[in-house]
Amino acid sequence: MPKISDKQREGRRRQILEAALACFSENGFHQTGMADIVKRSGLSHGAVYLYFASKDDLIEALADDRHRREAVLNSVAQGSSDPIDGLHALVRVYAAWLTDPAGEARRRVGIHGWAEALRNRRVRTGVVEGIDMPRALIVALVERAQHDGLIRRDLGADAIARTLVAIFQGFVLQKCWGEDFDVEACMATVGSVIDGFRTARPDVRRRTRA
Amino acid sequence: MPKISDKQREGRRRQILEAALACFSENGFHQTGMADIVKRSGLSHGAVYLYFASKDDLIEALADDRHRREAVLNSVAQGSSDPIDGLHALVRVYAAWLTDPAGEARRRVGIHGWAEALRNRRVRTGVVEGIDMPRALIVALVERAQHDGLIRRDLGADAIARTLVAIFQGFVLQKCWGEDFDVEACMATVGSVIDGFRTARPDVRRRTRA
Amino acid sequence: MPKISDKQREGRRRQILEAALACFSENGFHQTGMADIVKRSGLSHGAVYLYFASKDDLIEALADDRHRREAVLNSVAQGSSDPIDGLHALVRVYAAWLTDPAGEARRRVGIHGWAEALRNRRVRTGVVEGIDMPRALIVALVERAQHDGLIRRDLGADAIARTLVAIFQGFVLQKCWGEDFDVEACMATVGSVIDGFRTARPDVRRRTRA
Amino acid sequence: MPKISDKQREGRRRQILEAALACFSENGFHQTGMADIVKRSGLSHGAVYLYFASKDDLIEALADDRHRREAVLNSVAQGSSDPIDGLHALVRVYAAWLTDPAGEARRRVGIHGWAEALRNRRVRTGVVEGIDMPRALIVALVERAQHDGLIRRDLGADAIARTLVAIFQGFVLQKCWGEDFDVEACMATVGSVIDGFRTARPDVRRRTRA
DNA sequence: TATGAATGAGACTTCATTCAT
DNA sequence: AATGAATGAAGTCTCATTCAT
Repeated sequence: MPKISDKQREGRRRQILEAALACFSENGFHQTGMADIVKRSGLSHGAVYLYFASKDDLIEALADDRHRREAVLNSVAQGSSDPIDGLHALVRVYAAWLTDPAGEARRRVGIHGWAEALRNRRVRTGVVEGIDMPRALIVALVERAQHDGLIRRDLGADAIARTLVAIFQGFVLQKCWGEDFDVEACMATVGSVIDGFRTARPDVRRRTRA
Repeated sequence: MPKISDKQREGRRRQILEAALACFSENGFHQTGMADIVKRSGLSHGAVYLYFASKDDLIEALADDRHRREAVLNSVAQGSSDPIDGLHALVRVYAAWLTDPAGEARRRVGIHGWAEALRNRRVRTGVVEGIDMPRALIVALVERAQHDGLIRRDLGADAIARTLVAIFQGFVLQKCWGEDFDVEACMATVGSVIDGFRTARPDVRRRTRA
Repeated sequence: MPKISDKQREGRRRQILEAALACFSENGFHQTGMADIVKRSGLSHGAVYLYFASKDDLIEALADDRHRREAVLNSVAQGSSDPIDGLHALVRVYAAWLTDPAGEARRRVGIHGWAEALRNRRVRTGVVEGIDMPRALIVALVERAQHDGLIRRDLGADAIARTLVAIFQGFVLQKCWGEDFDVEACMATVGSVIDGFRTARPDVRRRTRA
Repeated sequence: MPKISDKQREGRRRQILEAALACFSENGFHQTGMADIVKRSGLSHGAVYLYFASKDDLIEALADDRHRREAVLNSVAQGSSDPIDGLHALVRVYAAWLTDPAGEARRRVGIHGWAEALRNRRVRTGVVEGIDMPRALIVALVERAQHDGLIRRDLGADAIARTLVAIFQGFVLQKCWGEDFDVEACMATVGSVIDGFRTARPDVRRRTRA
């Protein structure tokens, strides 16, 4: 087989990454053997190592999948002019991601990545960067809102951002463990949390998330 | 075979658990070898297996971290009569737990446990139960507050509880990864979130977090 | 099995080293698998790694077996007062070592070590040190002889030593390859080489190798 | 499939052999991968296998180093009429070969071949034949010298030949390992060794090494 | 009770060789 | 003739657990 096209190469990579994603999602990084991934990918041991230098390489490639996050944020970047609407939009986007059944494996692998981030610097960097992205977006929105007098100024924009991010992290955990996580209700609560950050004005309540 | 006293027995157990906690905290469950724990505990392989049937046994004993729940709940059991004060008290207790440097290892192991919970039913049960306890407490407080007209009735008590729990889960993650997690500011935000759940009344702002 | 005695420990080590010696002798370092050594030693994989950290460790332990050399030299250290007799004694000792059928494996492994020394610094150090020992002895003898006027002063003592050492290295090679290496005849020649280094005196011939 | 000329074919072969020589010289036969050779040769895996059936084929082609023998023998073929002069000439030729920096890789690969000869019959045959050639030449010279009364008759011609060959084998080893091998001094010693084989005559000293 | 040497299945990875293109 | 992606057996090494002492 002579030189493969970039497209084919990328296809193989994806094939392996998908197999790894499925395996890691089910058993975690360290309880998954390369043999599992090899079998699931339908390729041979050697072929897998042709595309990824090591199991760690595979872990890092998956733990830090920036792609998803970028996609998510891009869909919000074109957001509404009102910063608070922007926050609500962000919540909707994440809610959709949280609900998507196809993303279950990714969410589970994400959690494994959170643990792995504690002892693997490369993974941690990826994870933290992945979280800094939405955090920065939220900070920007909040600061704009504060500047416009829409959000209380006695709360740090960064703390608000971290809190919102934390909520989603916790939701991912609860959703992945539990069978009875009511996404709808929780999202309504998050909307209310956002509105709770507003400055106290008579017209506040009118805006409460549709 | 001189039988040892229950007290000694319990001491040995703790000795092993502490060693395991330290190891797991540093390297995760599956990257820690029994040999590491044995060495750190100062005992022998045989001795460790005398107290714990297997490595999984050890993992389960630690992942399901009864300590935190009990400490937290005990501290709040003496709760104030006002349910919203109760919520704020809960936040303070968690904030203290989150800040305690001695609890760092426990927090880290907790995160590893969250990942492990995805594939180990026993661990998951422990983790979920550990979370259901404060959640139930919050639900009770919120329902009482809603009954008293202090908290909006259009939000589910369970969703509120899950949201508050999620916030703390996310904070644990962010604190354990990051060097620049500002606990104070974030706690202020959580207080504000709780107040945001209040019914809209002119006197709301007065109550904001002690 | 509680703590093993030093004697037993040493026995196990020897057991493994002997198995390794046999395997390496037959197939060389890199064509011998740990499985071969494990099987031949009668122990388990794990047990072998309990005594040697790695295959390289094993290679180094064998490639540089200083013991043998020391033993050889000790038997000559108590040598005759006449330095030239000392050289002849050395030749006899090496001749005996070269002939000893029990040493065949060692000689073969030695040759593998010579090749390995080209790319493994640790092995090289061991090999070179092992050769420096007899070389230094020869240099000492030759210098004494030169001082006493028994050996020509126009030849470097070091060059003479290297030449004699080289002869033995070459003999080991030829003996291990060939089926028709006549040790006796070659040793007689070496004796004559030594005598050839003498100063030209009428009585020279009388001394020729007992 | 455009057939290529024999010239091109031979060029390719040499290209591969040179790459292999460099690799083997650095890392030995078994620590060198085909991939190393392929990369160094600038060709592809397939191409290499078009010229050599296997890695062993390559090893055999190099271990059995015909070059040296031929070069050496050709240089001496024009030998002087005096057999002892012939021996000295031989020494000079080998000394030159030993000193030639361009031959370093060949010498190193030669040593690897000596080890390989212990377990690979084909390689052994090549190596032994390679040594038998100069040995036979020396035997012929010595026998002629003995017949002419120039060399002592109590020493076997074959033993003398083996001894001289051994010296050079040892020198190759010592040179390849060491940084401080004094070729000049050692060669002087070899010359003296040859002269030491002479029959005892008053004029011996006059002849010492041209 | 306690020890720690021993086990052996299984982990990750490499690499000589092939063959579709 | 030439390519290089793919194969898969085999390599080295680890580690949870056991059991003779």
